[in-house]
Amino acid sequence: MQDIRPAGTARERVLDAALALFAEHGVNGTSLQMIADRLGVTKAAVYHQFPTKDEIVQAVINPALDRLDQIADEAEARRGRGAQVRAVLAGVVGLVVEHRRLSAVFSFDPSVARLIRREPAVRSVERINRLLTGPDPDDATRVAVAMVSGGLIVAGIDPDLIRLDDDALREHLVNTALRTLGVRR
Amino acid sequence: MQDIRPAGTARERVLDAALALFAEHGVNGTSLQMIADRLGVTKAAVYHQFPTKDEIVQAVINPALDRLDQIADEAEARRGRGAQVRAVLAGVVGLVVEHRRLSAVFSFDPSVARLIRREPAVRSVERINRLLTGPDPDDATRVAVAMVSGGLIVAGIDPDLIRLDDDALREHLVNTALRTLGVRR
DNA sequence: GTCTATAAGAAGATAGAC
DNA sequence: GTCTATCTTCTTATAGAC
Repeated sequence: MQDIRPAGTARERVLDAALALFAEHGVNGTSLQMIADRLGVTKAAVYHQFPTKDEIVQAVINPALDRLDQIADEAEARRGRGAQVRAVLAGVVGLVVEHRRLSAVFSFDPSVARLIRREPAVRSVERINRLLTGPDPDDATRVAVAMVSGGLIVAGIDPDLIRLDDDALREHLVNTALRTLGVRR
Repeated sequence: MQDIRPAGTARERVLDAALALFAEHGVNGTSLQMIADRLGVTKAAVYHQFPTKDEIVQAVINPALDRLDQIADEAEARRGRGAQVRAVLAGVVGLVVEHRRLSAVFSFDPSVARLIRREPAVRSVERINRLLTGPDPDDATRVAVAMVSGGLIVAGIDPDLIRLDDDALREHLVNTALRTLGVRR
């Protein structure tokens, strides 16, 4: 996840390099050669860690998907819609801020979308969405939730916001999201 | 912009096919072969209309960028921040709803971003942003505007929202954006 | 875990006929 | 405006040595 060659197993180094390159060039714009070059090894060395490029993509996005499930688990354990919404927002904002410029370009990547469409991955996203809308939401609520989800993901890459430190960005994002959703702070 | 082979000049047919494919597969995931296949012609026929793939991308996004400038022009002609914000939102929401599922995947495409980074294209986006934040905005405002911009773009592809008709979606988006920005309706 | 070497195909792009 | 044919480069992926 960092720019300078990080320590860790060879597998982890591949994932770190891939994540950075995917975020900048997109999955389709990132070749195995680029990943290998960034690590100072050959393509074959990368293929030793992962049988296909798709499996690299999968391994890169899996931790984020797992986090979404954890967030949903914790939120569902809360009592009351306000508390659940707050728990989801805290979790998602934490995830987004942690990744900053990575999340947005990546979230809308067609190749990532392709992998997420099948699998329980969709379920994780739907759970989060459902926790924010509540049961049987009206159209205005659906729109507000969609804007919050999208807005949070995109906020990390906004050039106007990169100078904000993580704590400040987290607080503003949560407050703005609550206002958008019409939940009292 | 439609799925069935549209009429028009050969150039327009190329742009229509390219837009649809770019939105689904991303720019990098769309080859000239795919564009040609969709039109039932060869790659060479496509190259007769555009010297490079980049110029196709450019031609596809230019109308949207022009619209942003028009929107900024009209908004700047208004008196008072509330009126300017409302004018920008009406314009941007109109643009987004008009394109629906196209805008989001496309807006965050690394190849599109590369083309937009240079050129007066950045200026158009910055003008819109500036009209929404107002002069010398605080951090909370910057975050709110970033979330609105991102949220609006993403809203078009949300599966929860596709069944909404254009009029309803437009109204909800404007209202939600105004609430997020803390502007009275 | 990493290497060299290579296959097999698709990419962007060009030349020139019709 | 569209075609066939071709070039070059890059792609994912494999085989097998160290």
